[in-house]
Amino acid sequence: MAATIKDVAKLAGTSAATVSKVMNGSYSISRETVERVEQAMKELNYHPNMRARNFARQSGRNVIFVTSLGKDAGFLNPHMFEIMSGLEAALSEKEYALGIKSLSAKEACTYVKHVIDTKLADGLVIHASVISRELDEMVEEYKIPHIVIGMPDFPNHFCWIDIDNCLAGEMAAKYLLECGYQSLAFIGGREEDKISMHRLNGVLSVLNEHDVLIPKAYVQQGDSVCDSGYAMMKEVLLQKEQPDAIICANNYIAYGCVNALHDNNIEIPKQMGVITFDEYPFSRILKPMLSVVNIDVYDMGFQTGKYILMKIKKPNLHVQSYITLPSLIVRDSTKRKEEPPLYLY
Amino acid sequence: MAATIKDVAKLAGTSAATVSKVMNGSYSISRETVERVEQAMKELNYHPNMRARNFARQSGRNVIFVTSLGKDAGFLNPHMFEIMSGLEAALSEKEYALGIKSLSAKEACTYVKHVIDTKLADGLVIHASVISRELDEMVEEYKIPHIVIGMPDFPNHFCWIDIDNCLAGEMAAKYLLECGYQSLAFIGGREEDKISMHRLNGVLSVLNEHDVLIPKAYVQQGDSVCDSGYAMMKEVLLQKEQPDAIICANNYIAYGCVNALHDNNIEIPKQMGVITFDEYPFSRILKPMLSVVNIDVYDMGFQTGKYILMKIKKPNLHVQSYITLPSLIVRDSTKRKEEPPLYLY
DNA sequence: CTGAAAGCGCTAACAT
DNA sequence: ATGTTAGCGCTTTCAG
Repeated sequence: MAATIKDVAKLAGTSAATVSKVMNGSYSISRETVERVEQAMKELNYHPNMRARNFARQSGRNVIFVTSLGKDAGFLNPHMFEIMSGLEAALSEKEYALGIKSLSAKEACTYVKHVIDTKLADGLVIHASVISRELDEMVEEYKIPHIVIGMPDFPNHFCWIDIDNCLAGEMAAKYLLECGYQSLAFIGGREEDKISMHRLNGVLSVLNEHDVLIPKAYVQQGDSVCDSGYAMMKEVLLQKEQPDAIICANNYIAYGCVNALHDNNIEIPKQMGVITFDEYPFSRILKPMLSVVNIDVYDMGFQTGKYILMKIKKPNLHVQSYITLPSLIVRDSTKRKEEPPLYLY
Repeated sequence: MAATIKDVAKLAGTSAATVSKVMNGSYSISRETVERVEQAMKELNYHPNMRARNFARQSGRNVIFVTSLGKDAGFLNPHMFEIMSGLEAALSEKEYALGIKSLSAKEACTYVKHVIDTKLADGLVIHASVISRELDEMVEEYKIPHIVIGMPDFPNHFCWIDIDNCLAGEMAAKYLLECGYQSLAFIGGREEDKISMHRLNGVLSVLNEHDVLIPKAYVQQGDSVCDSGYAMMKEVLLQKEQPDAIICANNYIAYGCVNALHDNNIEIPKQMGVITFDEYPFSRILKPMLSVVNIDVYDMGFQTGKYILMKIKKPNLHVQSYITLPSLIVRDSTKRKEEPPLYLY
């Protein structure tokens, strides 16, 4: 049987309480006893039993990340795991453990309450893919310590954080204008694709601000796949007047877009500038390598970790905000002038 | 304060022990009392405290997945997360929780022991990227319930499971021969790239078996990136005699290979068959879509979950094996004959 | 079929 | 600065 706190106390000629204090770094213990206790621990090869400790402390020092995984999740949604990695790092720093639970939105509601009721974890990080109005009510009613990753698309009480995709759109547009491109087109996802829409909004707001007109046909909407990007780009090229730069809502569309430009012998970046969002999976693989407005999802996860720890400490805290700033990465697809401007955001 | 087992007992007019038995489905409780107890639980909105339960039972019903994450892990290594998803699913089925811990190989050694000493978890799943000889010794000495994902490349006592990449190589080669291709080349990673080497070995064994000769220049080794794939393919094309089919060790190399073939106006699959391994990230995006020998990493994770649960129950169990079979997915890059054979493995 | 009682190993309030 | 004591909430033997 493994040694317990009592064994240590006995060997050190002291009480269990004192041993506990030593372990928890209490100041009111004399130098000597600390040494005696530590010596005893070493001799007995003592290790505190976390299950007992968690029980006594009424805290497990852990948080659970609730999301919807399933087959191919790793391939289809690497961002999720990037977030998870960041989250783990932040929690680890404060010696909190990270648990993972995969669920549907329907199941999530019951599960989240279960976690709190049964003290399975001190707090929850919930991916927006599993939230619902019901969950919102529950979380509100039972004051469940949580952070939602991703802005909910309905009125809610959640604490949530997200990336500012609108700002990312602004940055892309602003940068292209700075490069000297004069007429921009946007090829992106459909109305339901919130991320694409936010990026588009950012783009439009900049164009508006700079009094750059954008013909209807310069805003294309389609699926987020290569073929659709190809088709949308073709459509833009069909217009009488053509833009001199393209903003692609994501990497898949950008891939199709670049193919279409190649097939039409349009030179990037000279005849047409191309920019997209995110690094993944093609931006550095395509020829030319694509300039992007990148989003640091790892950092988003890290920040989330910080926040959930704060929430666990101070349950009243309320956040609803965009926390991670996009950043511009200039590559070869946007160098219009010989010397591209060193515009840093 | 939340209701405890005592409150339930009092309300149900029985003892805590009985309530406990009801919760744990003991057979020796009368129908009546069960109902009374359940009624009381409902009235009091009772939920068992897992921290107390874990403590009393001396088991946490959880396992920790130890691996090395860090920034861009989600993008660079989606397989890891695919495994994780499968693992979570298997554990979840048996109401076990999954924890995640990111560490370097150096830290892993200390950590793994710590987990067991302090009862942080019942078992560990360890990714091969963080194993070491030291860890092997430790795990052996302290009989730590574990499964390593990935075959260690040194003599060891670990319980490990892996994919059979050699078999995958065999399948690729066999299939190409079945298609009617007669001369195969392999472009892959360097000596250090074990996965590539295993695949190559599989290929060679089949060629050997079928008395197909393979010139030295038909086996190229380079980095696992697109450019290298391109260069290796070029090299092969430089030969006097050319193969009529190519096996690419992975998707990145395949991407470069396909580009090289395009640039040389070599038609796939007519003039040159192309096959690679894994679905990710390009196999379905390239033109033509690539035939692949796919590896179900999700399933590997799932199996791992099964095994670690068995190990927790029966610590003596020892596994060292390849558990997940590769499967052939036929697409457009290998249809040499009009009617390709329906060869199923 | 049920209940009393003795833990599980650690923490924390309160004395001293 | 240290020890005493009383839990934390559930499980599990064992006696009835």
